Amino acid sequence: MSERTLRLYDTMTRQVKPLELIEPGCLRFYSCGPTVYSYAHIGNFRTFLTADLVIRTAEAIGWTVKYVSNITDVGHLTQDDVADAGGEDKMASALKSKEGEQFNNVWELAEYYEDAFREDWARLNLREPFVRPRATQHMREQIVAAEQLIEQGYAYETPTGVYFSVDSFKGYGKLSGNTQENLRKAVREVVLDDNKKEQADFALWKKDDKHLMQWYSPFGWGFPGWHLECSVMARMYLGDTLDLHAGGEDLVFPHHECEIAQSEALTGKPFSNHWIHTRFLQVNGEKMSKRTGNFYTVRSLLEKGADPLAIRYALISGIYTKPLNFTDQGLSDAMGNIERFKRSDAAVAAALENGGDGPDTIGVALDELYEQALDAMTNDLNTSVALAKALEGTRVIQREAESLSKASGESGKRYLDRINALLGIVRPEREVAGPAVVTPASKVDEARIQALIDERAAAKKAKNFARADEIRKELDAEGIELRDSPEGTNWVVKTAL
RNA sequence: GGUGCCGUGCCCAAGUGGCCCAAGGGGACGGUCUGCAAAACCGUUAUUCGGCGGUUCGAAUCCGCCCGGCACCUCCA
Repeated sequence: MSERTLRLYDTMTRQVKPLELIEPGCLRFYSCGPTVYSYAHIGNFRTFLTADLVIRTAEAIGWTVKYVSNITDVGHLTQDDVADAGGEDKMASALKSKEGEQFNNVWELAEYYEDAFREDWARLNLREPFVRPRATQHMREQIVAAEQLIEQGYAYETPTGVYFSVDSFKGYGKLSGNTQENLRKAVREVVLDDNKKEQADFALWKKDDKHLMQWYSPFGWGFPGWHLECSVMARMYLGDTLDLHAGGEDLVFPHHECEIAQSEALTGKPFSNHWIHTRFLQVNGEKMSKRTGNFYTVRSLLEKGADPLAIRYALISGIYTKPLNFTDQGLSDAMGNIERFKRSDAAVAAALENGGDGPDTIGVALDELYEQALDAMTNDLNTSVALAKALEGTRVIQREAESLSKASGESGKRYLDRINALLGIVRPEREVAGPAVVTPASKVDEARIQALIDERAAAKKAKNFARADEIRKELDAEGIELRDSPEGTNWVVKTAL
């Protein structure tokens, strides 16, 4: 298995190619994180899940992963066509919105949404980065980088800020195809800013002594440009050249293009040897937006009764290089599949506890399926095939669920453990701290349900099936489904999904 | 105008030159099991891959044109 490699589509060369590591066996990986001005939505999480699957697959083939994902808490502006002339910071804008009224200042707002983000992250079984740097904690490094770029002739200062001169870096446009030449041909009307030499020049530092978040620099009070943080933090924690850099498809241009320009101008070395970008998530066939009411966050789905693992499953059910359509039906399908993994997990646990001495009848088949799933993942993260193989394994287990030997139970456990490590869909991996989200399940009266179940059991024993069915029907109307088994009656909260 | 992507069964979605008369999930239908229900398991459900032409011994996969959809071109994951 150490012979395996991880093949991924590279945005720069536009082909699928193996990840080549600078340091054998150690993947240096940077993934752009969220701007914490609101709750992250499920589209954000599709991108973060792509990074998570890279990490899991890399670990499964025996690599260690140095993974860094940042928190953007300053400098990301709302409208960049006028940004360099004075667009508003996303954080400041959020503070003024209705949701922002509960916060005393932008710092509190950032902290609140960062905490919420970390909770959602943990609920979806995403691997933790070894460091999650914040832009605001790396001011010094960003200021130094801007100064160095000026010294080296790649940037210049004006009365409004420090700008990177796109013409000074000949590789500009190599990632996105948006070379200066192509940009000049764009028909789009842009607001000209007399403070810059070229329209495409982007800000490394914005001078602004009225800004809600400002720092002192040799250029005066102000704040750093959005692109600079990633260049600086990636270099600081992972070195001059990364093995892999990831993000959403919208980041190809301008964000990553600008990162490349800054970093390579600064170091004279390639910034990243491989680039992956996750295509956008559509919701019910449309672009997700607050306006059309199809804007889903992790917590809004939990409140509707979704299992966080099902959200994860639905978001990784399609391959990251293609747009994925997230639908209510898809989430509901995912709920059913997650149930299958959980039932298999329970069957295996039962076999380990009470299984007989018979031979292991499923180990060979399960090992084969795991290998196929891993192969699929190493082939450009083919999650659709990997999930198909993973599900086949549950069928192998369920087929013999009533009669699994202890030895089979051990094989089953090993299989589910490995599938969970690879795909993260069998069980929650971490306790989630923080305020509980109110779900349908947290609102039911458990004692009353148990009383009705007991009554029904008595009725069944007395062959009073009419009363037993009545109770089933009554609870069903309240959204509670009863499930009889040899061990007794369980219940689950039915969801509206 | 520039750059890139996609169109596979009722729905979601793999497959990108022969192993494909096309995975897997959902749905539907039939069966086993069950007081009922659920779950589980078994079986059936695309001679066909947006349309038309072409290349090839061979095409869902390559090429051309057309139709339809999407993304980016300084808000966005």
